[in-house]
Amino acid sequence: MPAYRSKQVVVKQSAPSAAELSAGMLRRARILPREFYNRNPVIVGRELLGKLLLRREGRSLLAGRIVEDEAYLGALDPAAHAYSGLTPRNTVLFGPPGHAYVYFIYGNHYCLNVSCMPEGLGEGVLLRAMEPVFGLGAMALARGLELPISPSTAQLRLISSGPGRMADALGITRTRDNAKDVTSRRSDLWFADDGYRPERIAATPRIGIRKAVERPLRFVIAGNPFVSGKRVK
DNA sequence: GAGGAGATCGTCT
DNA sequence: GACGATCTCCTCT
Repeated sequence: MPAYRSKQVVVKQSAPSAAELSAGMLRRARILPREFYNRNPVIVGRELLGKLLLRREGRSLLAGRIVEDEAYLGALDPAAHAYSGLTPRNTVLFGPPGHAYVYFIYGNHYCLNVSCMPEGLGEGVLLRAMEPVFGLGAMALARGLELPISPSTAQLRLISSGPGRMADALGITRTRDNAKDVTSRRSDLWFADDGYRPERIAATPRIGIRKAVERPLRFVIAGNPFVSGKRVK
């Protein structure tokens, strides 16, 4: 597999607003190829920030811009699902890069990861938050929010600021999406590059874990209001 | 605004 | 049977 190189794109200093994005613009955004994911999850996690996560629901399109994620380093990382080795649940993490690993947590929520690195290493990136940019009404409805959704940042945060919220908004479930190839043009779930590059990225400790808590493997677009709130327990 | 606790069920031991 | 890469509601300050 060739090494991933970011293609020449027109770099946008500020993200286009939701009102500026059209379905056509989103469909034209370049789908991230498998070699993008065939790298260390620390690099993949940082470079996924600012990219688009898209979902096709019948004829309509849902989309958000990734603002927060976390790297999980397989056998080297006590906090990772793959740390204890291959199990029926985490099989996708040990498979080829660029596939969705979806798991169910706390009896309530699904979380979306994407597998990284060559097969067999169990590494991946957990998607934690996105800024909703297209299909806001449908995503708010999927989250059980009242319509019409207010355009205020405080209201929009309720759609997809948090891994469980994101999965709900996009209708992601283990049955529907686990093991899905997110690099395929035939997939209804994929990541794409529309040229936007975040100005500043920050690395912090990961959230909600008890092991390897000190490692700065959570990546956020610094100052972005759609990053999920950090809960101190 | 901060913090505690319940909800709820798949996965692993 | 215990635990968990979370969210929401409720109470307290």
